[in-house]
Amino acid sequence: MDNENRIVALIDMDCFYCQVEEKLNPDLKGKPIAVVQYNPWKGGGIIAVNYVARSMGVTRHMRGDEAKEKCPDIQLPCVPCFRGKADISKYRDAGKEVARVLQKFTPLLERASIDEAYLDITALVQERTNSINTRTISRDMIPNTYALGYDSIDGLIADVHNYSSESLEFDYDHTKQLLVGSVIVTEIRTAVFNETGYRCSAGIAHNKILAKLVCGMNKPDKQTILPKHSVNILYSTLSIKKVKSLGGKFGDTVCELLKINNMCQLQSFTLKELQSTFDEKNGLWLYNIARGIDLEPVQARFNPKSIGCCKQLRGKTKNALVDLDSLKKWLKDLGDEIESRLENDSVENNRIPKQMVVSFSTSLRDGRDVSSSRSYNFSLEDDLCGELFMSKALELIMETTEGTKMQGDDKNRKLKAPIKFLGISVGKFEDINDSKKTKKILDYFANSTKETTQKLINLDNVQKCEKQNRLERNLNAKEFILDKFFKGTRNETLIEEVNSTHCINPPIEPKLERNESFFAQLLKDKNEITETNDDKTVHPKIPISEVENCGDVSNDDSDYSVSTINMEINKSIALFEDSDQELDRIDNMRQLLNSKKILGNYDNESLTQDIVADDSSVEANIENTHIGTKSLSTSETNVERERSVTNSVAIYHCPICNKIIDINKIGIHSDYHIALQIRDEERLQVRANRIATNSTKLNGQSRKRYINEELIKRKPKSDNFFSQKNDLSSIAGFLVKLDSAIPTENCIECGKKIPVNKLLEHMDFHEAQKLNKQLNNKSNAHQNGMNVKRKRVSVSPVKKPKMQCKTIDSFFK
DNA sequence: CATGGATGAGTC
DNA sequence: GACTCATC
Repeated sequence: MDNENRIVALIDMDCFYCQVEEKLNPDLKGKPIAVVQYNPWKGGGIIAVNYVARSMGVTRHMRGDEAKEKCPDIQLPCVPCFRGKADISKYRDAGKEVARVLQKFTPLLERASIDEAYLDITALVQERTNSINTRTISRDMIPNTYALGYDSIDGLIADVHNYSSESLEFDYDHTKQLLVGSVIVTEIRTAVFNETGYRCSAGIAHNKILAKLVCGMNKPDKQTILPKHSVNILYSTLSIKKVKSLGGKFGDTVCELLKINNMCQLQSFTLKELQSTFDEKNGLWLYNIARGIDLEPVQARFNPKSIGCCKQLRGKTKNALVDLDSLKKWLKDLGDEIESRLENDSVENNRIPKQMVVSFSTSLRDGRDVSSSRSYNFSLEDDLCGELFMSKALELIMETTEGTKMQGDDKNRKLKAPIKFLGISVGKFEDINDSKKTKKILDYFANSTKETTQKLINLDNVQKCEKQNRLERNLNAKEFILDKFFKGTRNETLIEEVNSTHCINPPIEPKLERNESFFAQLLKDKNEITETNDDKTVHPKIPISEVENCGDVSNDDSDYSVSTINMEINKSIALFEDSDQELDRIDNMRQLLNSKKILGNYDNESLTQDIVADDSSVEANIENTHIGTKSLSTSETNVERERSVTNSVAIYHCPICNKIIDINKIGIHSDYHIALQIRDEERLQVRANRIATNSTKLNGQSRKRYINEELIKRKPKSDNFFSQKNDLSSIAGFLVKLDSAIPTENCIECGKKIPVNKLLEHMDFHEAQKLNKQLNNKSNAHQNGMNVKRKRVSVSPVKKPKMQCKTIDSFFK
């Protein structure tokens, strides 16, 4: 895609910390407030000011006391303190909440900070441009929208409405896209407000730098468009230092060497000049940005790449560290914080860090600071707890020469130089599946065969009260599934019995027939029902005792080895990484991939005939599963035509997560739930083991261990899965055997034979998988070559913008 | 004493 | 890998 013709939005929360405080304490609404941290000294440092307080002259960088002078009735909520430092986790969580809403619109979202995200909405704009007549866009569809270079948004709308392809002077097409983009961004901002209660502002332009530049021009709760032809209007008064990445030393150098300080002055230098003054890369970058071109792609990144915490140790109360004990104490606190944040992260993102970095700075006698850092790569055996972080960090610091050699005797050891800054961060994350987990699962399977066999003997009890027994016997999901499999081989009727005796909601197996999932296939095989037409090879049955010996035989349908099961679990989860958003995301991916809008109208009356006709038992389930149809709008692309074989898709309500699901996705969806369940139990187990081993490690010493409340709250979530009404039997339902007399076709992607009626869904799976891979392999594949095509150098508007030139700098503080 | 952390990216 | 820069 042409990097110059993207539509990029920067969403920025308005005085975010204040909004979070207001939401948490509605009494604050409408009052002047400023969020402070560390209030003991002069009322604390202000880090956010709401608009009421701003109007009274309160700004950041003030102390709380100052703010009180300017605005006596100002409220000063304080950032909580934990382990001796400001704890911003509630803002972090709120930021994530917002980002989740944004993510529903596009996976091409780059979180730039706790309260900012870039969205590449090019695909959404294209899709919308195709589906609506842009001339129908009116001002009431984009309230609070401003366009640079126009007195009001009406001017820009008029430009677009009067657009004709003969207008050569201007590329109105770009303007049109921005207008459509602003409609979408309005929808996005509305969704953010409706779903979180937070207000935000946005900048809409063709790239990140420009979107960022205009985002703050109208605030709060407003959005600003920067059309290409208005870039020079902006630049005419814009200080170089306002441009992202030119705000620091490099920006100073640019201004000094070129003897300029304004963006428009930058345009007078040739590429050669800039490249000889700076280096090739920076020269090109400056040359481009002077013309409003920024090729930097929006990276698909939701989660941070590193998690760290640090502490400045200056001032009266937090003196620079001079002795070993205080160093240990701070490292312990930092390590504990890392640990607790990692706990959350591992549950949410299924990953663990492979590296930690400890950094610190010491002050020399001449007053200068010297900073230093050391890294450590975790090994498989390392137990990622606060103690580990502390002890490793301490080791690393001790190994350095910078002022940490001990002086004095053992009792009163002093550091050679005072430490003024300490930080620990962890990064180089890896999927849990790839490392520790695989090993653990393999170990587990190797050891569990006996137990599992033993459990089979007690199956009768299991049926009576599955959940309770399961808890009592501490049967985890994996064993549960194994139980089901082997129960099947021994007594095929058991599953049916479970269904009929425990089902409150009817099972959904009829739908499974049209959608053979991996787990269903696995079950089917265990049942030795291999009537599937084209499966010439009879799958070798894998006795449980041999499970551990099964290698990874890929490309073989009959490979139900542990590694394949794990792979499938991971695939299922990877597809739906975020449990809250899974379906939205899939739908978004589909939309993105196919530029198709999925209309959200569920028409219960026009049930698709083929589905009802197919199996009479479905009919009986309709009430409970809410089957309806979801129509897909059609457009004229090729993909579209191929896909529009089915013009309507049946849906059902998943009893577990309550989401509406494409009936063709039940297999994948149920796999997802099972996989999620297995994963969660896995994690809880690992955690439980760790807590157990840790307490023994400490020789009974009483030790305050961090226990994450949220995790404990989360724990029932996995139990919920089974405890909800008949969910236990629903699982059996998921895994029920299938008889498919449906013809198959070879998938061009994987070569597998796929029943024709679920080929579309199968292809979706591949596409989603690819996209997912792409997104996660943020291989910064920008082609920032020298081959930058510049279409228009001069940008002078046809119509003189009627804007009275308030200096644009004044928009920036 | 007095924006303080957090984070990502670039450079050597 | 260590260190510096830049941003909010």
